[in-house]
Amino acid sequence: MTTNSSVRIIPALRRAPDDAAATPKSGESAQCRTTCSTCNLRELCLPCCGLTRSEMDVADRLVFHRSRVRRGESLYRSGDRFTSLYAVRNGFFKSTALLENGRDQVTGFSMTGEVLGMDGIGPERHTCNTIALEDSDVCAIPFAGLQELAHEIPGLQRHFHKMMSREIVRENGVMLLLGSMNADERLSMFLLNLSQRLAARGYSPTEFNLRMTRGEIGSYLGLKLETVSRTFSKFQEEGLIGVQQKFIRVLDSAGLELVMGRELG
Amino acid sequence: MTTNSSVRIIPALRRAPDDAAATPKSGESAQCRTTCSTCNLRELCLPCCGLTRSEMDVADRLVFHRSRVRRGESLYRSGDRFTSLYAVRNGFFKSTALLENGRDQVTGFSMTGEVLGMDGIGPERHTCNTIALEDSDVCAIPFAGLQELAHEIPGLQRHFHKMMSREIVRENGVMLLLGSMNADERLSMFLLNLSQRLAARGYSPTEFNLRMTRGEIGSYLGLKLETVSRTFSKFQEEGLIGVQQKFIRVLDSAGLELVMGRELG
DNA sequence: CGGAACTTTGACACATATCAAAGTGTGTGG
DNA sequence: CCACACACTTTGATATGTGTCAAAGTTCCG
Repeated sequence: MTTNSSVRIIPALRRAPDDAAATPKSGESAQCRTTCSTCNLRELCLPCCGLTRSEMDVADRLVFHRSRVRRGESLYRSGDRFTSLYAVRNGFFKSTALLENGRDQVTGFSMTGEVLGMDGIGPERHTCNTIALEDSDVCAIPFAGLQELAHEIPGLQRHFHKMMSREIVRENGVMLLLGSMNADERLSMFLLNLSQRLAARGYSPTEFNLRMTRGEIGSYLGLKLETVSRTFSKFQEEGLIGVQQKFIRVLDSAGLELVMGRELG
Repeated sequence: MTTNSSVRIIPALRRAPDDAAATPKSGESAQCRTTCSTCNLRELCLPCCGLTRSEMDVADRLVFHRSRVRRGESLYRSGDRFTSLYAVRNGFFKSTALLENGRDQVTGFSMTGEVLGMDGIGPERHTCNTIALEDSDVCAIPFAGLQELAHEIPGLQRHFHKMMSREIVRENGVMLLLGSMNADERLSMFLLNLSQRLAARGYSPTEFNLRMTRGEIGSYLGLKLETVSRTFSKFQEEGLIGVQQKFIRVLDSAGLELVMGRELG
C-alpha cells in the first residue's frame, strides 16, 4: 500500500534539494491576486495541470488569491464556510479533526503541490482544522469558479475527480494502517511515505527534517508520543534510520519495508 | 462526529419496516437494462436525485445495468478495471482492502441508497473488494456516461461532488475512531451509526439484524472478534442493548452516546 | 540566560490480543 | 426429517503491546 498523504497533483517535480525551512524575508502576510498563466507553479497546480495554451487563456478568467500562512496559523478551521480549495505552493500543513468529547487527532499532513479542503465540498463547511507547521504559501482556488472552469475544460473536471478519488484511496490506506498495524509497522510506513513524497518533489528521500512533533506523528498514527519516540530509538538501534531530533536519515529503506511484511512472512 | 458509512444519497426514505432478509424468489442473476424515469428507486438513486422532468429525459439517455449480486459474491474486486459506480438498490455490502502482506480489512459497509466504487475513479482500477453480505441488487452507472450527463446537468455534477466529499468526511470519521477510541467507544459508535442509517431508510433504529459477523465488525473497527463479542456482552449486562446472535435491540441509545463522551467528562 | 516546548527513557498498569474450549445456530445431504 | 458438519459466537485464562506517569535531558527562542 502506498499511502499518499494528501493528494499529489503532479507525479514529479524537480527542485533544488534545499530542505531548509523556507523562512521568508518579507513579513507581509498580505494576499495578492494572480492568474494561472503567470503562476510560476503552474506545472504543478491544480487547474493548470495539463492544460493547453488556449485552455490556459480560459483558465485565466479565474483569479486566485495567493496568500501566506505563518507557522502556527490556521488556513481554515472546522466550521468555516467552504468557499475555496487550497493548493499548497510551498510549506507544510497538518489537518486535525476534533471529536465532540474534546480530543482531536491529526488526519493528514500536506506538502507542496497537494490540495487541501476537499472535505468541505459536501457539508459546505470545513470539517477539520488546517494549520501551517512552517511558514507556507497557498493559492486559494474559489470552488464555484473552478466548477465553471471545469465545465468548459473536461480534462480539468476529470483531473479534479481523480484528485478527490485519490484522497479517498489515501484515507483508505490510513484506515488500514490504524486498523491492523502495530507501532513498528505504522512508523515505518509513515517514514517511507514521507520519503517517497519528498523524492517526488526533488528532495532527498533519505535525509530530511520532520516538520511535525512526535506528538503530532503519534496523533496521526494512533500512537502516544512516547511510543513514537521509543520506536524511533529502536529503529535507530537496528540501523534502519538515524535520528537526531527532527533530522531523519533513512539508512535502510528496504529494511523499513521489511518491517511491514515480516510479521506474516 | 457522525460517521456515515458510505455516502448516503438521500436524507430520508420511507419504507415498510420489513427488516427480514430479502430472499428473492426468481433465481436469475441476469442483468436487465433500465432507465432513470422508469426506475422505482429514482427518488433515491444517484443521477436522478432532484432532477426536473426535462432533465430526467436527458438522464434517460444513460442506460443502467441493474444486476443482482448473491450473498458472498463480489460486486467488484481490487484490480478490476473501473468503469462504473454502483448504486445499492437493495441489500448490504462490505468492502475490504488487502494489504500486501496478506492481511485484509473491512473498510466499510454499504446499504440501500449508497454508492460504491468511488475509490476507482483516480486509479482507474478498483482498489478494494466489495462483496454482498446478503442477496442484493445494484444499479451500475457507467462513469463515462455519468460524466457526460453531469456536464449537461450542473445540479448532478454538484451532487456527485458532494457525494465524493462526504465519503472523504466519512473516512475521516473512521480515522478518528480507529486512531483515538477504545473498544467500547468504537462499538457504540458503530451501533449508533448503523441505527441512524437504518432509521433514515425507514427501518427501526432500535431493532435490527446485523448482516455481518463479529469478525467483520472487528475488522472494520480495528478489534479482534473476541473483543467485539465481549463488548456486546458487556453492553448487554449494562442494559444498553439486547443481543441475541445477530439480532440487536438498542435499549438505551442515550447511554450508548454517553459511552463515547464519558472518558473525559 | 532562562523558560518553554519538545524529546527521551524508565517503571509499571491496563486494554486488548491470543490461545483454547465449549456452545449455538444453520444448511446440506442422506 | 434427522444428523452431521461447518461457521460463527461466547467465555475463560493468560500474554503482550502500548499507554500512563514520572523525571531528566535537549533544543529553541525570546
